Amino acid sequence: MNRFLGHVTNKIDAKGRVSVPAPFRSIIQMAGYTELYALRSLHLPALDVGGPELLTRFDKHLGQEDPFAETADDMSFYLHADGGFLKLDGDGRITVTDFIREHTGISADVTFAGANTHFQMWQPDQFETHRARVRARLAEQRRQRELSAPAGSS
Amino acid sequence: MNRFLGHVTNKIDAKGRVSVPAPFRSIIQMAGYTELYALRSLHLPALDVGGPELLTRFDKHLGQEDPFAETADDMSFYLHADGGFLKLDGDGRITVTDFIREHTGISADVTFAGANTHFQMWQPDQFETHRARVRARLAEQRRQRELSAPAGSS
DNA sequence: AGCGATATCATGGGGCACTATGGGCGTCAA
DNA sequence: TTGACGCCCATAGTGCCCCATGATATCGCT
Repeated sequence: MNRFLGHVTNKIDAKGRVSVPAPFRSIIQMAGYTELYALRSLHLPALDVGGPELLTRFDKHLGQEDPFAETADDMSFYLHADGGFLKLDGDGRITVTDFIREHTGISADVTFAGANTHFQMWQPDQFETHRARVRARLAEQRRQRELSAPAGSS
Repeated sequence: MNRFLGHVTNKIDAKGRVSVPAPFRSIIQMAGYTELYALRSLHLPALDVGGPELLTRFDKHLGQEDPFAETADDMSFYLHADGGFLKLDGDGRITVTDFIREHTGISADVTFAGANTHFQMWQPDQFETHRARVRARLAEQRRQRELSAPAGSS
């Protein structure tokens, strides 16, 4: 398995550390990384986390934009100033810094959620709320589609 | 890790010194520099700081931006006249000169922000303002893109 | 199939090293 | 002398490395 899948909630210990779920870790380690790149999601109170190549991927994307447009500057600032590395300790844990807490509202527990090529870190309640909202949206969309199409599908 | 990434805010002490974040320092040392070149950012109340090669890079960059030789000369003048060196002391600190304070509004604290190949120095509030504005702009752009494309989100 | 041995994982905690910060003191120049 | 600046040391807090524990899953042998 080489994709980030499913979600788990882990505790933050007294020293402010939290274990990255083993399945997620193994994906990272398989690629040979000991560091994680984390980015504060634009539209969600969550962090997008992946191997350092996640940053490279974004960077490449940036390179395709017009380097003199304001957007390119914004993107660069966002990627580099509003992102950071998370170091995995020997036991596969990361320390939950203020950088993480501020954006996510995380305090005592962390929900790790798979997102295919990377994963996300959430405050558990926020995650649950978001999950419910996404389900509702998808159901609504499905309903819309059924209204505009003749019944009898699937 | 060989890129400037993330942001930290450090205090200026009674003698007007401030610690350059250790991760940033290690990148600089790895490149073999003991001096930093600081440049007043054109569009932002911030300083762009990096090794001496930063000057060359900016020079080239700005030269390409505008075909008019006159502008290129202006840029070159600007780079050399409005830039300065920052010396790292034995403990990895730099003294915050008026050259820095005037352009940035820095007085008691400094926010160091990574920018991939170099880093920036900001007055904390200004940094936060800029960060929020950039996020807003990018979020708006993303929203625009979604309007013209089929739905589907993470 | 039963059941103990083994591995894996999340969590806890000790302790050292490093970092940010504070401050002393000598030097050099105005 | 006074003040700016270099170099040095002190210290509190944090981060990081290492090992311990218990719970759960896996394996292997009878």
